[in-house]
Parts: sequence; structure tokens; C-alpha cells
Amino acid sequence: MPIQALFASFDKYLPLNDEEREALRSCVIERKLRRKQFVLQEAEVCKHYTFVVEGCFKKFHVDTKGVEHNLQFIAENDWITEVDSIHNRKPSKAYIEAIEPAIILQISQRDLYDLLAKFHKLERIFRVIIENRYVALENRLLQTISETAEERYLSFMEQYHDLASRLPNTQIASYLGITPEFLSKIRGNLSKKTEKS
Amino acid sequence: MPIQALFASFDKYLPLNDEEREALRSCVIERKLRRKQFVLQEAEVCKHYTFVVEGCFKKFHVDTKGVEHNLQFIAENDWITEVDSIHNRKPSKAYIEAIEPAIILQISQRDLYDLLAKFHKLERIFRVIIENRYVALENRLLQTISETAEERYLSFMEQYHDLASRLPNTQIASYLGITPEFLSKIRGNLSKKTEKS
DNA sequence: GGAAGTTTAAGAAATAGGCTTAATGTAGTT
DNA sequence: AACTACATTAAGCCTATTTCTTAAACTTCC
Repeated sequence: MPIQALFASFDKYLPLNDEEREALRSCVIERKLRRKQFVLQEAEVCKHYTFVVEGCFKKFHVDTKGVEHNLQFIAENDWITEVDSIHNRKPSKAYIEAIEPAIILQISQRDLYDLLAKFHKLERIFRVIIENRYVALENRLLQTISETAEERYLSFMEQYHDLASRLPNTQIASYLGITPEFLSKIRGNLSKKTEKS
Repeated sequence: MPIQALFASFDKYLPLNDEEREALRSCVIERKLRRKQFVLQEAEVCKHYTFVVEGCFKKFHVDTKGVEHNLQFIAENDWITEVDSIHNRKPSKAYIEAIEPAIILQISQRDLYDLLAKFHKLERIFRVIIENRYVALENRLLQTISETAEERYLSFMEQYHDLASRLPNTQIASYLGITPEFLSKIRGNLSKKTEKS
């Protein structure tokens, strides 16, 4: 049952009681997605908080020259959040797309607000979720600002080593802000270095 | 009274009642800082949530080569938050330093946790505060990733135009990830462009 | 099994942004 | 008020990092 994954994820923060579980269960919608399907497209207002049960997503932005920039990868037991769009009802600046076939659980903005108002515990859990996201994002910014492409690649591999093998290099390159060819060059250099030593 | 600024800031999210105000007042500590004083230093564990009543701060990171990278500026009616450090009791990776003489209000981590546990409304306000921070940070990342130095400068001026005049160029350059000399070059180019048209 | 997409490779080319120096300007401290 | 320590602008040269290009080999997917 996919919803068990959601409960388990919450329980890591604070264990839920039956009432809270029931309330959650009654407003969660399950969806299956194929590769390349979108959860959210640019200019659309995000209507759901989305929990990933299975599969992997990329969140990306298309710049004025038409180039895609991967902002984030989201996989199992993690939340897809387009914070500005869902809370402030603004059109999204980003796309969110499935890289693999996926199962997700969605809660509508309306239902989420009711849940947060009714259960202090859920409000807390969602505060902590967003805090964790904030920390991850700040680390990402730090890396982007102060590291070379090679260092960023190494940081990425360390942080996402489980995911890395599931992702095509083009996607990783877009995350790192370089071309796939250059990523390949970096890998070549690194394997030369390790051979020597 | 500095604490009025804090109440006013909260009231923008959700109006506080007397009990909540009293609880807040009883655990808030006021501090005055001079230029170049630190609120937090690297490797230190952040012990307080800090609200800026007056003055302006920079949050920065020093890389392996000793170069400073400004992550963020924080001014009046905004919160200084070192999320990872305060919540997970980890040593901070960043420094937070006053650029101007400042007045701040601080709540200890312990007191904050009590407040959040006791008052659902405060939990909500702090959730929304961190969400807003997240949105700002995501925009910053987007700019860093997909814009040229000149575009980043223009975005910065748009977003922080009130602050910009209070900040020395060296600080702005460090935020943009370029040298002060190059920032000066960008400004020169831009004023040439506008002269022509 | 064939088409479409990925990865590696390697050399040439572009350019954004750094470095240096120097002269002038501005603020903070005593 | 004067001294000092930073900040800013400018200009020319420079180069490290990436991109671009082409091509061949390898995968994955329907």
C-alpha cells in the first residue's frame, strides 16, 4: 500500500495517531505516471503537495535561450514542492517531470490547509520538511557559488550516489550547469587521476 | 520599543493575542551590535533565532582558498536563520556579521521550541517564514545558475534596490560571485548602454 | 531489430571574468 | 580635522574554463 510509505515517512518526524492517519488517508490521491509525464508545467499554478512513493523526478527551469537547468532531483520518500506557486498561487517558473515511471500521492492545497489548521503536529512536520529542504538548497547554492565544475561533480556524486546511477549524464550535466561533453571530460580526467595513484 | 517591530512583523502573518505577545516578550533578549561584530561564526553552533530591528547583516562562507562568498544580506524586519545549525545542532558553515550598527532581538533555541510547542499559531508563522526564505533562496539559485554576471547584477539591483545603496561594492561583488573590479566594469558598460539610448 | 538517444573522445575556438596597476574618492577613528 | 584604511573606477592584457564540433561506439526502448 503506497500510503504506508507516506505514514512511515511522517513517523520519522513524529509518530501519527489513528485520527491523523485517517484524516490523511481520506484526502490523499494516488497517481501513476509514465516517463516524461509532467507533474507541473511552467506558468501553471501548483495545486498539490506531492509525495513520491516510487520513481524519480527532475525539477527544471528553461532560460531565455531555451536551455534547461535542473534545479533538483526528487526520488522515493521525498516531497515535490513548488512552494511559491502553491502557497502564493503564482504561476510556476519551473517544470517537474518524471524521469522514471512513478507512483505519487497528492494532497490538494485546500485539503493540506485544513490538515495543517486542524493538527498542530502536521503543521510541525511540514515546517520541518521545508526546513530540511532549505538546508539542502543552501548547500546546493554554496556548491554552485564556490566550487569548480569538477568539485561540484564530486559533491553531487557524494550526495546523490544512489540516484546518480539511475540518471542519464545529460541530466546530471544540466544539474551541474555544464555540457554533457564536458562532464565526460571531467570523468575522464578523474579516472586518469585515480589510475595514477 | 524594538519589540513592537517584532510584533508588527508577526501581525503581518497572523495577528497575535495578548497571551502570545506576553510569552514572546518574556523570552526575547535585545542586543546592540557595532559594525563588524559577529552574530555567528563558523564552527559555532547557532543558539538563537535572531530578528533584525535595525541595521544590516551579511551571511557569508569562506572557501578552501580563503575567499569569502556572500550568501545573503539580511536587514530590518527580517530573520537571521542558520537553520541546519540551530535545529540539528551542527557547527555553522557560515559567518553572520553586522555591516552597520544594529539592534537585534534574540530568542534562544530552547525558548523557541517551547513557544512553537505551546502555540500552534507561532508554529505556523515560523513555517511561513521559512517558506518565504526558501522561495527567495530558490530564486537566488536560479539566477546564479542561469544568468550572466551582468544579468545577476540587474536582478540583484531590482530585488534589493533599497539595500544596494547601503552596501559597499565589494560586498555586492562577493554576492554576485565576481571581483569588485569586474563589477565596476559591468556598471561602466551599463551606463554606456543607457547613455546611447 | 532498428531508431533514438547517450556516452566518450579530442582538438580548436570562444569569452567571461580575473589580474595588475594606479589614481581618485570616501568613511571611520582618534 | 587629519590620518588611515578601504572603496571605486579605469584600462589593457591575459588565461582558465567551457563550449563547440564532429564522430564513433554503445545502450535502451518500442
